[in-house]
Amino acid sequence: MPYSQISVEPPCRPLSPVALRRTVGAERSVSAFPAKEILPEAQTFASERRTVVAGADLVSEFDACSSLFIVIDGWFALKRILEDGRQQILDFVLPGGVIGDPSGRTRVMSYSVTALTDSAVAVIPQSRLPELFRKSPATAMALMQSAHDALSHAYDSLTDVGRRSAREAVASFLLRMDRRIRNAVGARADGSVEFPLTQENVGDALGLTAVHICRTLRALSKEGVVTACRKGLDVADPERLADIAGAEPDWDEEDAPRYAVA
Amino acid sequence: MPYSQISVEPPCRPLSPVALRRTVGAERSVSAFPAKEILPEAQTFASERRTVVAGADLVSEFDACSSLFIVIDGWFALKRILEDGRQQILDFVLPGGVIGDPSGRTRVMSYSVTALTDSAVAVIPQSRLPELFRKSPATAMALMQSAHDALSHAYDSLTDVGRRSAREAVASFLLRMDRRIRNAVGARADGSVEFPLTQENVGDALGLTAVHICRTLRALSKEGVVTACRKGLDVADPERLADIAGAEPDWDEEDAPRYAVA
DNA sequence: CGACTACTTGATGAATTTCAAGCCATGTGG
DNA sequence: CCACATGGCTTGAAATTCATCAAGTAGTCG
Repeated sequence: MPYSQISVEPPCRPLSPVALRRTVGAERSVSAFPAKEILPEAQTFASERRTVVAGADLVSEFDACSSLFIVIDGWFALKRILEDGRQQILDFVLPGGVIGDPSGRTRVMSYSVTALTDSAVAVIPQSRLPELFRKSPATAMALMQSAHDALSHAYDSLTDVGRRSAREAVASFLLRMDRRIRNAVGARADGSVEFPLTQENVGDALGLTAVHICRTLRALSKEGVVTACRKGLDVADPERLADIAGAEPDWDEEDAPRYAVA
Repeated sequence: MPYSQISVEPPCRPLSPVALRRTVGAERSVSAFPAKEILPEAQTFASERRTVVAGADLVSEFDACSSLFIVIDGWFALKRILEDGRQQILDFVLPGGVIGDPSGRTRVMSYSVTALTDSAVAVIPQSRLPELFRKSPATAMALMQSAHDALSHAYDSLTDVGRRSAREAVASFLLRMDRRIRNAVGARADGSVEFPLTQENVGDALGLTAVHICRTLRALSKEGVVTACRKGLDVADPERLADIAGAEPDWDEEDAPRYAVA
């Protein structure tokens, strides 16, 4: 049963039929064509391989950039920084992911690309894109799909940030990341996945403060739903996490919904 | 001087050099290749023309969709609806814009596409995409650029929703929309542009309530910066609007920063 | 004229930020 | 091997932004 019927009351607006179906936890946003499969093909067109140490920028906002990058190893964050220091992470890029504009326009970057871990990328000059499109339509198609996946991630984030509470947003975010990480690099022996993000990173992705991420994460882990720190991400109760992400008004645990003192 | 140096104090985190430059009001996100130019070319591959009345869905979330649409006339909103009725508008599509997945995967839609005005679209079956790509590389390129523009819009919105206050977000949003509308359909005789969005639409795009949009809009119009209602959008003071969007700590008007009584 | 939709305004309260402090692990140089 | 710095995490209390609830106005359309 892909989308079970759930009936809830509409506190804000009348519900359209579609609103009654599940919006979180479904497999809609998963790439049917894992980005990592384009690696071997596309690397044929790479001009060089570049390594980036954790914390360094591969490209900075306002730089002109005439390359496309394919992540071989490591994690990146695309982020925008406001004048007063606030920052918004637009997306994370995992191994196999693509960075840059595959439509081939050399343009000023509207975000910086920061390595979260020591990383390596293949560099494809945009000048070789026409050739790539001619010689390997499959790769071209993969690039377009990867661009469309990026759009899906952005829409997912926008929904989390705009219309979900902190608790819901964190749950939804961890669920999405868990899926993406499994797709990109697979799970570890104990079932958990690598997760090199700090609480500040998560906050910057969700438009929340690191302090509030901490409290929310603490609550979720105390309920035995999920644990997430730089050691790794471990979704103990996927069903319940999806429930929370969807919007879960009532509780079957003993804890109160507020952040109780230990 | 494309990006003037501005010095402000860092209330949250130390500033990187890039953070000192302007992030709002720059022309970065404007398509160098206005989407409306792809219309004549692409329509050659259309199988039909479809009209949609205001309020109706062109496609609904969870529908399978095997077409690409090019908007001939009218406005659309891409939106996601949560189980309890909350909704998030992901993007608006103006005349000349493209709706659907140009990578050609027939997939379940992850959002609905609602007409905000009486509208008309050209329908291109995804089955004809391979042919289109072969016969008209220019159109294919335009489709990809339009996809990339959509990503830019999503990233802009994400930054507004995640890291800007309501006041800043509304200012930034109106600035962006003004640019997009001028590009897509041009300005009216008096310098204003058409703007068929309700305050609820704006709220759903920015993750705020219609009530709060009302107050914010009211404040901005009382300051003589901008007026926006369904009659039209009129940016009276673009510079100041950009300042507000960027983050503007102090005031040169007599009004207090709170919503003063009339 | 009544119904409807979009907009307006005020009062109250809740979710989240901000400020402040402290903890724990890890690394590093004397 | 200790002293000390650093980065990431944790917790509390106060302040603020924004949502919610409630009511009312103006314009439009039948």
